[in-house]
Amino acid sequence: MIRENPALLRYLSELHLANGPVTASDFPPKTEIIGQEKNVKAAFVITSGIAKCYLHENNGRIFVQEFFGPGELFGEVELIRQSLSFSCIEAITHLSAFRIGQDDFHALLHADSRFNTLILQSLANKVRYKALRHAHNQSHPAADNLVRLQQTFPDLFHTIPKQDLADYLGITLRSLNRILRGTDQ
Amino acid sequence: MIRENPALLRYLSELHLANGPVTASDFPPKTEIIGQEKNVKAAFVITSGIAKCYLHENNGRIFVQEFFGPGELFGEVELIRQSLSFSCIEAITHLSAFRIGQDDFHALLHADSRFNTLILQSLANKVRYKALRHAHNQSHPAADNLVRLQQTFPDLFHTIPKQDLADYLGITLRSLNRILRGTDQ
DNA sequence: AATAGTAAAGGACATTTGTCCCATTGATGA
DNA sequence: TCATCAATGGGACAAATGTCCTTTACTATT
Repeated sequence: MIRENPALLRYLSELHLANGPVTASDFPPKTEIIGQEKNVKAAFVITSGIAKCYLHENNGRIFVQEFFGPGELFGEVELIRQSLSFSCIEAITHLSAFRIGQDDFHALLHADSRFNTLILQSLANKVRYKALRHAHNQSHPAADNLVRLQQTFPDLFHTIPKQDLADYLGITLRSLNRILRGTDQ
Repeated sequence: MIRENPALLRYLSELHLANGPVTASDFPPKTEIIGQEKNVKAAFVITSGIAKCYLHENNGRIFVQEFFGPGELFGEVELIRQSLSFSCIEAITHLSAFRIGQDDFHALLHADSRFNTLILQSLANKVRYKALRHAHNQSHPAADNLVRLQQTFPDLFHTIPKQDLADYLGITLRSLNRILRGTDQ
């Protein structure tokens, strides 16, 4: 599913208009915005476009955690943990995002209680959603998972490459094609 | 892996000793401490014992998210989201835990900046760990996942029932037995 | 036009995992 | 002691998925 967070996007827009510590940035398709095992210097909130969040596994496989849409936040986990990134973020379409530098992010967390609450809620939502998605993915055949994904995003096949979809479902491209052939999409 | 959080456990112990809004509670094995789709009235931090956190899927399957050990926090996602529980928590061994009521939890979040930081870190850790685990689980054969689990908890088979291990790995009990037979454990 | 690169589709076969069943063991209560 | 139930172990076959390889189509570049 494309993850979104309208409440956070609204608040960041307010901060930006009020000359808060928020800058607008742009990325062309396929830009790697955060690389795996790298230092993270800022958090981002998407204003438009779609990105993928994925992990390289040690056996060469790639697993897509989520597709991120407007309002989705990334980089915050690394800033809070003060650790290297554990995943890659890459633009799929053209991407616009608000950027909050490391120090500003921590300052907001401590000084701005509304921001603090929005981040807590964003993290809690991520924990919950990851739990539901992992459980569903492991407990159902890939065909069911694909149907579920497509219900939340009908325009799937025109926006997201097949290889990315397969990596999201945790199957090979060959298996994805087999499923699509069976259900004749 | 058994999830733990020593820093949080330490701080909760301090709060408890200082007569903070923290009470000690005990549960015998197999107690369902939080049920799926129920109201959650408090958060808990385990002081001793092991619990499982799992989800019922609509097709009857069960998926174990994690095994929780000392210091691990649960119930906080529901309190922050102000929503019904999405998972079950059940004691495997005898379990002792600190309990923080809903109102006290929110009061601490706002008034106690150290508590706030510990919760942020706990959530960030959960997001990260779920990402790594999901990616590993989907990208490797079940046998590898089992080996990995056993490395972090050698006493696995004497503490956790096989059915729970299978539900954690996302495979059937039959498949787990097949793997164990192959590697002759 | 020729070439290279990338996404996509699918055949053939191997491997992994699930399903259905039944047997064994150990604990517990009648 | 006997009956019962839960946990465990595994045979036989079906279904799902991976691996390897080939083909086609489209795009971009020279």
